[in-house]
Amino acid sequence: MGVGYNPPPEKRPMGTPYDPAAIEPFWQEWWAAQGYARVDTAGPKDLYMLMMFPYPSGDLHVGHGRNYILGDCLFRSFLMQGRRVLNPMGWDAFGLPAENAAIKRGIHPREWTLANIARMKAQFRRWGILYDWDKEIASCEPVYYRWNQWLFLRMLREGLAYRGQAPVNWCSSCHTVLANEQVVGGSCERCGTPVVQRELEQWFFRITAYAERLLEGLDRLPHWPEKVKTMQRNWIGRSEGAEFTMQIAGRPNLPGLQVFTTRPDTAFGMTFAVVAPEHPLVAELTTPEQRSAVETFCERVRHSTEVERLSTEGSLEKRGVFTGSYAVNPFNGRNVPIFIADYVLMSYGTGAIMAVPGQDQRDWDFATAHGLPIIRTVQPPEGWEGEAYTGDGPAINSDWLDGLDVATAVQRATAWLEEKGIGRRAVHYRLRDWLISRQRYWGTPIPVVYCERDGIVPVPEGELPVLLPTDIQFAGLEGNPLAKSASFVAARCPSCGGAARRETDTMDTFVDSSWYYLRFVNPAVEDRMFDEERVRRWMPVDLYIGGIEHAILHLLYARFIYKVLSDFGLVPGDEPFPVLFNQGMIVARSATSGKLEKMSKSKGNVVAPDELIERYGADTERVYTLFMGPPEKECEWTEEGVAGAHRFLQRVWAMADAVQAASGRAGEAEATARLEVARHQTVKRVSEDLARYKPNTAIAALMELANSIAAAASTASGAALAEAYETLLRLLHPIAPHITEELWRARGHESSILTAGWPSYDAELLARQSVTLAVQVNGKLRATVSAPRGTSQEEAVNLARQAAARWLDGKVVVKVVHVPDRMVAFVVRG
RNA sequence: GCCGGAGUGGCGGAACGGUAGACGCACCGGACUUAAAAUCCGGUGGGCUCCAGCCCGUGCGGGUUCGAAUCCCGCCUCCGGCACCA
Repeated sequence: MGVGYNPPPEKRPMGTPYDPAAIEPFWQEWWAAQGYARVDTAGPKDLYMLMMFPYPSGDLHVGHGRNYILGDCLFRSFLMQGRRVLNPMGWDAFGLPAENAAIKRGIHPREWTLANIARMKAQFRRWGILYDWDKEIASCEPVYYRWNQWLFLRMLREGLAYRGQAPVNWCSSCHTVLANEQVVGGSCERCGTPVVQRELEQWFFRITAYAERLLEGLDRLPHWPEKVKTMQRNWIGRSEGAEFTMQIAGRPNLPGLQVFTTRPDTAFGMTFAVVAPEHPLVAELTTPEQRSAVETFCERVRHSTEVERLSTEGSLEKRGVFTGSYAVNPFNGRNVPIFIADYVLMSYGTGAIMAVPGQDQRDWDFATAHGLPIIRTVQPPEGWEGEAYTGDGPAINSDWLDGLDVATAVQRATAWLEEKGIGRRAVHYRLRDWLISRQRYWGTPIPVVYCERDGIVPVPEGELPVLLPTDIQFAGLEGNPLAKSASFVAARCPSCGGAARRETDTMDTFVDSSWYYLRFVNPAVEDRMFDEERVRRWMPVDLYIGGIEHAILHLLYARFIYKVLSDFGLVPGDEPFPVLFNQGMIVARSATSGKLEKMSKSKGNVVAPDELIERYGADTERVYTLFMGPPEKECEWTEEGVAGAHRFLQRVWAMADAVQAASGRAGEAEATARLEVARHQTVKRVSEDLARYKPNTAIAALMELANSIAAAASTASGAALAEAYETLLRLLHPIAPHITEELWRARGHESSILTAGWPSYDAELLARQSVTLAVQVNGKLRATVSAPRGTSQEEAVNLARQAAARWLDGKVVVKVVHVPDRMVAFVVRG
């Protein structure tokens, strides 16, 4: 026994009621004192499991519990199976809410964050969740964020971080720019404010350089949900095609217009070309007669929001204007008018397209709206009544491509462009570089200074970390408080020693979470980003559990940074999380809409764990959370369900007395044997169900065992009852840890049930049991017969013949199917 | 529009192509109780019949198979993601 061991009463008096409040805190303290979750990462690796580290918002509801309860259930079962498991927890501690709280209530973000961490830690403990707290990390600590800065500098050196001018997403409510991934439907992911485009100079990570590898890596992740992989594939958005340059008619001095298309086969059908309003050639292409129309149009586009620009009305109208210039289609030498239209985006491809209305609906719409000709270059199928035709078919109106199918024509056209030296095969991605600058205080300072003489100068590694200043006033402030801290902004140029201005932007907090899992193996390490030697042994994470909301954001960034670190030679392999499990949301009926929705205060459907634990205990919450449905599915929280879970635990509790009372009884042989079989079967089922992440069916099996024990309480032998009951307790422990510890102790065991080992089952005993065979006649179930497992076909068919005699008499049996130990099927005629 | 996922009793949900509805909730009946709650025991897909049985049932329509909730084709509905990406 460890230090501080404080034993519970040796034996509960008979009939003691189940009072979770009286037992749960004791065990929580005891587990912590015993350090069951502690693992020495200096030793060899066995298993590394991880739940996505949370943002310490402070408010936890039962919906949040799902992730952690599932993780703890698996963790405890691993421990009982004798595995050495690294199961750490930390805090994604930088972020906007802390700063907003500071502005609103005058508390420093750090204080607010640390208080929330303390609250959440206490909540985990009340849930009976075990972590190796020796490994705890918080991303807001200099010892952590210093390495964000180090990573940034290293990436800057390798050309993977850069400062660039680009139209970026600006949220006027959060007063900061956002990454593309943080804009949902044209609005800020966090606050819902419509995002506006601003042309700003910002810091980027060159994630696009890894687009192909991020895509390819997905194929090597068989244990990721298909859904997440699909979402990432769509987000990266690879498209293959060709790029080529068109001369501008009568303007030999101009560089030519470069376009990207996935359908070079349709080039003979080009009837116009389109450039984006932001295209650098716009001014050159615009003829004097068209100047005022073009300027008016571009001005209008500049002032429209993302939402307006992408609105459906726009897509019907196809807003655009003629430049006055013509491009020469290299395929047939014809001149086509060049338009400016807002349906072409500067940020994709070359910002210019060849328009083929016959094969592209957007071009069709534009052509129709502007009275431009339409030439089909792929023969649509007979009876085609649609507009643009995008399917396969023989090429027409295309000179030397005529008659070829699309794939072949694409090949041929691309080859032709390459031969002529006017174009080449090209791949473009939808993925944009990751904008990491944020104009906020509570994040990692970007470690550069701006010097009048030397320009952008990185802070030398030896001067890291660039610390967040603490003397900051938040109240009544708008914008980035760092920019208003004179002492922070004033810096010396590391290069020339002259006066310089410090960068005041901080990093997107997704930088923090893209590598935190590497730090857990040795969180104290100070002179390196992480302990490479241990990381080499403990990575990858064998099981990563978290919500689907991070399908793109966190999981894409983390994969990217891991590949970068892999290229730096710092981590093994190139995928950090080979196994991913996404738990579903817990929803509840909203008080305002009446619909099932995610729990939130504004919807009045939040169930607070504290009240629930007070009333029923943490074990009840755990049982219900794990029982309500398969963990990957969305499930509805209901009060009745909670009561049912509690009833089950109460039954298990009350059963202790009956089992005790039967001690020493010889019992009836048949009832005893039946109970034994039930016990072995349950061990098998629960072990298998937990292994495939199905605690819901594992609990169903445990309920059945409890029912079997209750049914045999006055008939089976005392020894068999005790064995069955203790097995029930051990199998139930990962699900309901407190009650099982208490009952285990009450049965006289001195050490924790966590150390009692995982029960095993006798496969041979189960194999000896008789099975029920279904008897079908012409596919309909007509009888069942009981037979020993492994009964021969001949014998099984004989038994089945007798049982189904009624349906076989006077008929001719044409065919007999026998599935061993399952069923016999007769096919009859007449 | 494109890409995923899902449609099973009154409800949450179980079912390697082989007894559909495990387990739980809710409901009904019974026991205990002066009574109620709690607890315990039993019942519970629909229909026809009745104590044996029969028919119909997994969103809809087809198909494969001795046999389909499960596999294939075509629809419908819901949920999620992406959406003028050339």
